[in-house]
Formats: sequence, structure tokens, C-alpha cells
Amino acid sequence: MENNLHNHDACCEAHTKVVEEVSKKLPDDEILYDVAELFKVFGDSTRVRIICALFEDEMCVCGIAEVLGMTQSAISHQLRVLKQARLVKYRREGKTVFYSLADTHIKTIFNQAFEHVME
Amino acid sequence: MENNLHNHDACCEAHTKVVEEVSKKLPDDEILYDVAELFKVFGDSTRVRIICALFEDEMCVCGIAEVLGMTQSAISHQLRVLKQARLVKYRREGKTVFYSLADTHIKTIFNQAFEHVME
DNA sequence: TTAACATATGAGCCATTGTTCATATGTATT
DNA sequence: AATACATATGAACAATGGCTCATATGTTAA
Repeated sequence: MENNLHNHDACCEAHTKVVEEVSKKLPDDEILYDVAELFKVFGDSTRVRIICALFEDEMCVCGIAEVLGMTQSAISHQLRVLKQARLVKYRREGKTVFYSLADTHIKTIFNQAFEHVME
Repeated sequence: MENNLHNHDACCEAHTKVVEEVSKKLPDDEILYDVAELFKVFGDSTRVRIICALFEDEMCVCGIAEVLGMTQSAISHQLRVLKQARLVKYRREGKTVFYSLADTHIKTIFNQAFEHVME
């Protein structure tokens, strides 16, 4: 929609400079979209719990399911999401598959998030 | 559902220790839920763009709307979400309301997120 | 008070998404 | 080959969520 042209009046006239400045400095939409997609992956309590579990140790799918008290299927679906976001990696050992974290930024991001919710 | 009891067999029998260890170290569900809620707020490209705009400067609602090319109503709705998450603060100046970031952790979280999506 | 502007909000619609259920794939053992 | 175990996946359903539209609230000026 292009309704954003409705108000070239007093307020916006006065702050045109700021608007222009910010418009230039804002990162590309594509990058911002990817950032949002990343946070969307973190924005589910099941996936948050999986990630926090993997902070401790690598784990097999049924192990994660047991810790979280959830179905193997549900966990597997969520691991797929985490895998597609390149947040976890896995290794096979016979029938079982062990998942672990694949990114160093996750810990930092989560630490800051924990600090925020603690206030 | 309690289907997580379906596999006290070979795999899980072997990794009982890990499961117990992780179960103990995992933060409270309430905290993990709050963390997920925080990321959920970050998990929308409109809100990401608003936050990034506010990294540069405080802005009025219609200014944000102009920068993002969106409706005043849409922006206002999203600012409400950000406000409820205690991520932005605001000050009135006559008819216009200026929003700015209210949290020091946001910058760190976003920097790490940017680094992740750049790889 | 009336009019104009800036922002906030409620209802409704459409799209997205997490879980379940059933089933498929992959691996090891007999 | 047949069975059992571990994991992956597709379909379907219910719930959530972002945007639009209409309207309400709040503020200033005439």
C-alpha cells in the first residue's frame, strides 16, 4: 500500500532531514529480512529449549524429546527448522543422530536475551 | 502429550546420564518462554526495520511510516508490540510522539544476528 | 467549541506456523 | 530377507499474528 504519502504536513515537514538520513543508513531490506527470519527461528519456546539443551552437550533426537517431554516427531520437525537456518549440525552414529550447535553467535545472542528478560 | 515415554530402549538407555544432566541445567520453563517471546518480537521484518531505524535516531510515528513506506496504523500497532516488550520508550512533544530504543542489549543482539546472516 | 492533525485501537481477514497422526526412510541385528 | 529401532516427512488442523479499515483519543490552533 502507498498510504504513506498521506502526511506531508506539519510534523513530517519538520523532520524531513531525519527521515532522509535514516533512509540512507538503513541496511538493505534483504538483510533486514534475513535478520527477522533468524529471530523468527528463535521465537518459539520449543526451539529455544532445544538450543539451550544443546548448550550443555550434543544430544540425540529421542534424548531431546525426553528432556522436553515432547514427541519425537515434534522435535524432529523443529530440528529441521534449526538445520535450515544453519544453527545446528548433526552426525550419525548407527541408528541415532546427534545434534549440536553450529554457530558461535547463538551463545552471545542468548546471553543478551537472558539479561533482558531478567530485568 | 506423554508420548515421550515410548523409547526407553537402546538409544535412550545409553544416554540417560546426558538427559539427566541437561534436564537439571536447563533454565526454568518460564524464563525460556520469556526469551522466546522476546525473540518473537524481533521475528518480524517490520519491527526489525523499526528497531534499525531507531538505532540512528529517535523518530515520530509518521516519520517511521514514511521511511518504511507503510501505513501509520501498521507502524502504530507494531510500536505497541515493541512498547509492551519494553524495547522502546516514547516522549510526547505537542501532537507528535517520538519513539526511541529503551534497551542496551538490543544493539548487541542485533550485531550478532547481522554477523550470522552475513556468513 | 470547532476543525485539523498525530497517534492509538478494535474488529476482521488472510497467511503463517506448531503440533499430531500416519507413514516413509535409514540402519543394525538376527 | 525380516524385524526392530531411530529419525524424517507429508498432510491436516487449530491457533497465532500482521495488515487494513474504520474510528476513537489526544493535542493544538483558530
